[in-house]
Amino acid sequence: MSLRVTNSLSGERESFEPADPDSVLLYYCGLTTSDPAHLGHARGWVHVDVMHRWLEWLGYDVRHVENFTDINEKIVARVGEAGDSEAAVAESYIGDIVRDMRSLNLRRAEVYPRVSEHVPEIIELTEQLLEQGYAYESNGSVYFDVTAFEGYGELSNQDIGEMEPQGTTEERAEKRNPGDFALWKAGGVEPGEIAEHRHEGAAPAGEAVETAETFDSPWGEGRPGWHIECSAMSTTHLEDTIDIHVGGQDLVFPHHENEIAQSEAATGDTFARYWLHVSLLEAADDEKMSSSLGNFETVTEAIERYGANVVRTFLLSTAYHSRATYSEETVDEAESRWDRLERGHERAVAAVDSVDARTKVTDETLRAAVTETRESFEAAMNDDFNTREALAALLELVTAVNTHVDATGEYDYRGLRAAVETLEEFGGGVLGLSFAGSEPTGEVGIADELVELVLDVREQERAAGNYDRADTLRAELGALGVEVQDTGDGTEYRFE
RNA sequence: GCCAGGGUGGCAGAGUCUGGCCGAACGCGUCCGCCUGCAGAGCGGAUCACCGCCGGUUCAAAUCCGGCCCCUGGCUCCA
Repeated sequence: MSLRVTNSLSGERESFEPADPDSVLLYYCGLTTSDPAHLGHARGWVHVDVMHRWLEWLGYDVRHVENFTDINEKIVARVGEAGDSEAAVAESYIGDIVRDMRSLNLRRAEVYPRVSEHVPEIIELTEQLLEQGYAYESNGSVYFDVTAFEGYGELSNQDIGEMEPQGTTEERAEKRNPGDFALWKAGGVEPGEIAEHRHEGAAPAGEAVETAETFDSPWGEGRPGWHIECSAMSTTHLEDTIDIHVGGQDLVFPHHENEIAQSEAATGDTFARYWLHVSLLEAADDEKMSSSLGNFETVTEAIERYGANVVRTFLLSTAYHSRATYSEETVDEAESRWDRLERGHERAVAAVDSVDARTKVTDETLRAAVTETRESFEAAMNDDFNTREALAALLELVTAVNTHVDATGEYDYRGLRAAVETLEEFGGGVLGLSFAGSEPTGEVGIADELVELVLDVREQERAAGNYDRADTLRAELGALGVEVQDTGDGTEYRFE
């Protein structure tokens, strides 16, 4: 079975075949480093991460590049908050963002290029477009002429004729067509350009814009346009033609449309063979979460509240191309799903490593469930990275494990081992969830010994019929994060 | 207005491309049973969907076709 993906270019699910059968060139439009990352960003990240992991599982060598936009008016607007210059603000947020990425257990990209490091490549590409007649200079700025590129609007189905003129009066005067966009902007940043992005308490706009970076160019001092950076950086670090370009749904127009125009005009080749768009996360009140609305929960806060596994489970509980709703309820549900998965894994590990795991015990139902799970997981992932279905497959295996462990006093060693490996390979390796104990520390904690000591005392109280005291001990352990359960085989506990 | 994506149980959300295994997955919720001193976890069962509306094609439609209604997002800050 092979991978199929929904390609925004055609709007259809197509079978995926990279240009080079052994490797996949993947580019993801990363963040503008002007705010902390929020859950919406995490949604994109986690799905791209799982795509990356699944492509590797399929045997491809994945070359994943993801940029940081560190030259942008919105960053200038934050001067005085997170740093005292555009560069300092960007660096401060890059630091936070990378920390969030690690917390989310994201696999590292091959490289995280920054715009500020790629101005020479941007200028080179702009010059090339000028020479080829796709761009024109106007008062020290350079614009892309959308009428010169035949395929303009194909990704988003926009009609050039329908576009309303945008931008400042000055900018409009400089453009030949309303849809033309800047490749290079003359000068620095004007106070008026950052006005709408400023927070209370930021540095005065006049001072902030003084710190904005400007660069020499053949057209004078200026700053790169937003769209050109991704074209320049993906070509620099990957190839003229890449296999998969992923980005948020909100970037389809104009950003991705413009990337295609710039890159394809310059190289004459297809820019990206498959465009995958991650749908936006919406808050329960039906508003999408975004930096501009300020109604986000940051990644840092979410991880603090729920933990990375719950956040990942939540984000993966909806396929990347479907809308997702963020609310207390949907996160709670994710928490239950993860809990069930984790407990299932724990039980399977405990059973397979127990003295009751036997060579000659065979539970056909369990073994069939493993096979079935492996098949459905693979089918789900190959079906346009359907992570929700993939998760469902793992949860079905958990039921089989629980049934097996509940039903028999002697365990099917081989069956349980296959179950554990499947959970770790798919849930851990592919979905990026971290099962406790899957990485042994080699330490027997004193915590275990203390808990067992308390449980011994509690057992004596129970035997004596002092249930109030026993329950108090259980409650107090619970408050410390130790969950106590009495089962038919005695008392068990786990750290939450 | 133009473009894109949706409308499936109490919630959330797969399935629609490739019509039949959908008597609609997984999970949450509610109820009952087993287990249990109690609780929890687990297991089993039940509850809960005429799949937005109307019409058509077909032996067969959530799935294909036509029309309509409604929702969300994008239309140059956005993942």
